[in-house]
Amino acid sequence: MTEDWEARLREHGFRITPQRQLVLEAVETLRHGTPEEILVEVQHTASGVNLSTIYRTLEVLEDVGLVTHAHIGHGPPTYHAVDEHVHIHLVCDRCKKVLSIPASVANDFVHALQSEYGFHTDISHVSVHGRCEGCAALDPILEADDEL
Amino acid sequence: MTEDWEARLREHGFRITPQRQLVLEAVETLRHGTPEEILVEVQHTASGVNLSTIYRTLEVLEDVGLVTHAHIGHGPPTYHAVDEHVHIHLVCDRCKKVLSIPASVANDFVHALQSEYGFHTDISHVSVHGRCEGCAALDPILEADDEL
DNA sequence: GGCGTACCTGCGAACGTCTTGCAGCGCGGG
DNA sequence: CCCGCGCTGCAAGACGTTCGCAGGTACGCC
Repeated sequence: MTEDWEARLREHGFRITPQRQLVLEAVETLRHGTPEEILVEVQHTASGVNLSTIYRTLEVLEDVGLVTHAHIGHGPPTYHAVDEHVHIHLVCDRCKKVLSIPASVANDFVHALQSEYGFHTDISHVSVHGRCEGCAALDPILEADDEL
Repeated sequence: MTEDWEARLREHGFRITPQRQLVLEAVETLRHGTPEEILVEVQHTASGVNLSTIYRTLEVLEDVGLVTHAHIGHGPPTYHAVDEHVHIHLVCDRCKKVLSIPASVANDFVHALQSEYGFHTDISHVSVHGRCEGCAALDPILEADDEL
């Protein structure tokens, strides 16, 4: 089960390449990584790797279920390895801090969406915007949200 | 109450301009509008208006609390008038359909975030990703391999 | 009602992120 | 070991958004 990722790729008809291994390792090392950050991490080992390869590789890895991505505000998406704890990002629109919380908090919400609307929620893809504890106290909940 | 928007702008030290009126009207007409769509709508009346003006105007209108925006997936944000019903977007990652549902479904979730994490959620900013009823049946969800 | 100025707008260029076309390299089935 | 197709690097380009600047205009003040 150590080289599970190789099997996973092969099952879906993809080849095993150094780039794919490096990108997967980079995602596991950086536990939240944007494509740009993943590129930098990969280039520590192999400096010739190109950004477009990162994008194409992440797409493949996501396709076979080895990584997922989530959108945190306006910036680029962040990628996670799937064996990470499933979590939700709470994004403070004022101080920009991101808090990761267990997805279980949303269980009832997810079930409600399923039973009332037939909607199957990928809860980890959600990022929830608002004000963190400190910022809510400083600056009452105006809907003023800046960009991340 | 009819010209409330003028007062709203003035209170915050902004001027009343035709562009600002037109953008606000466009947002109210299109109930979900991207900057590009708003531009097209505005240009039906005033063809000379520029995209950068749309962006700057939306920023102003958001600042004074006349419009809000939400992020629906990878594309550009969509803007709403604030007197719209507060709603949540359910985005199907497969067929790309967007379903708007009342925000009240998330009440318990929002309260849980507040009591457990002190987080004040701007629920309308959230878009929830997953599979709609039809797509979930056709193509069982991919992200949920298993948990850790 | 006219004046002046700070605010606002149009325009074009630039920016950051991501995608695509293409030529050549290398993984892996025979 | 060899050949074919998948994969990669590169560069150009698409897309959404921002910025600098010069000229236009709302509106406070006579």
